[in-house]
Amino acid sequence: MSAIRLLVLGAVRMHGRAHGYQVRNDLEYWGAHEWSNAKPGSIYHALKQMAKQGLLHAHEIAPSTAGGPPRTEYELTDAGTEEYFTLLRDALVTYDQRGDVKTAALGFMVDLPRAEAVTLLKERTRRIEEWRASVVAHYVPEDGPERLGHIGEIMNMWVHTADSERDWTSELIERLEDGAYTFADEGDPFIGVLAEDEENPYATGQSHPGDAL
Amino acid sequence: MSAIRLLVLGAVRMHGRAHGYQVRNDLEYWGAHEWSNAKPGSIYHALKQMAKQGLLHAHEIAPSTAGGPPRTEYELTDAGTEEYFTLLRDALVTYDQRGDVKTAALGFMVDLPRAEAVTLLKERTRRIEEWRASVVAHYVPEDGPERLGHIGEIMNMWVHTADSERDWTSELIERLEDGAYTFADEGDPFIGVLAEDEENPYATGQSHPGDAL
DNA sequence: CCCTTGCTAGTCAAACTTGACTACATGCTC
DNA sequence: GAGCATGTAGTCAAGTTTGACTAGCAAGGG
Repeated sequence: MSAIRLLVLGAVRMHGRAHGYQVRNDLEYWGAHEWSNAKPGSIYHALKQMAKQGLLHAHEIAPSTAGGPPRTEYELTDAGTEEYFTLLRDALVTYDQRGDVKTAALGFMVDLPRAEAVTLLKERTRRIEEWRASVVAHYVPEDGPERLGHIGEIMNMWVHTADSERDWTSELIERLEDGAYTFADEGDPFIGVLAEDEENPYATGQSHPGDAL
Repeated sequence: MSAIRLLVLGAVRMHGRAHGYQVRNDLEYWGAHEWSNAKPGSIYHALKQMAKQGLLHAHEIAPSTAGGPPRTEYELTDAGTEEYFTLLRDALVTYDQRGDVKTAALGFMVDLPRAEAVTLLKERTRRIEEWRASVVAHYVPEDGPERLGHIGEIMNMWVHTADSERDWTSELIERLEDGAYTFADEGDPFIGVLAEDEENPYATGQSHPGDAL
């Protein structure tokens, strides 16, 4: 699964109530069109689909205040909130070597209580190690790794990647245990969306980090 | 883009001529259904699509020799061979943080002359560094990184990932420069497909590395 | 006053992906 | 020798993703 549902739910949730263009703008502000599949079509599709599935409630709204076609505003239902946290927990715990889900999850992790975030990240490191062990166990033939030829480089790369990510995750856990950042159970959250009238400093047309991801 | 076209072209090319089920079996042998989107539907779709686009030539063939419906055999056209090498070179050079394309490219890199593979990988490290620099430049605001709150962890992770991958790529380049493996210009290639009557040691039903990727 | 540019908000067709399903043949068991 | 699992080869509908496109309105220039 891609990160699109998590991103869209997270963006709508930050606003309380948001229309598609607002979500699209937030995701652009986050650079998400660069490091995930957050293109307009995917965003609007996800909104409609999740509305159909009862995760979002759609309010039909009069013509926009600023030109363009009429717009629909969305709001998370209870089921939507539940789905959001399910996706978020899952994204924090799962090792899947695809950057988008993990990146989105980092952006939203402060929606959880600090202790839970730490627990999930520890589980993540455990799973990375488990995965690493299974690569080593399965893909090294009995008669020695030479038998694999250059294919052995693939396992080599996987192991290297897994180790790097485990190390980084461990360091993050340490920072969190030392009290870094403000979590859901600790007061004023960090604001990561654009206000209704705020200009987007990363408006389309320039290149950002994440380019060529 | 996903790795499916590269994988399918590479598999057909190794056989010279292959039908869909054979390709599907090879990809399973490589574990590709675990670390990429190489599911039956995608494979057959890619074959048909690339045949329509003139990258593959489709031979209509009589009923199979071993039960099941009649099958179609495919062969790379000149355009298909060109496309294969374009995709391969591109995959070796591009830093995109998605494991599947890179993994496929490693598996096929020996189809190039050694010197070219090394050159492409060096370009890869250059691009990784370039990307890293752009992340640092764009996402650290003037008034210090603290302003980013926990969002700064995302840049932190990207930089960490990029560094890890650059290091690994450099080590690979060294191994290749020391003469590791056998490349296209150096005689007998490593055989990575199943022969017509060979059994698949990784037949479906067991778990392999790449599980839960 | 007209015309281009740009922003707002979204739609659409085409391509791709997923997972379940079909149909035929062989071998094995009871 | 009837049924049943297994292997062969592939299809299909539903869902997702992509990139290009539409259409309304406002601001500004000449």
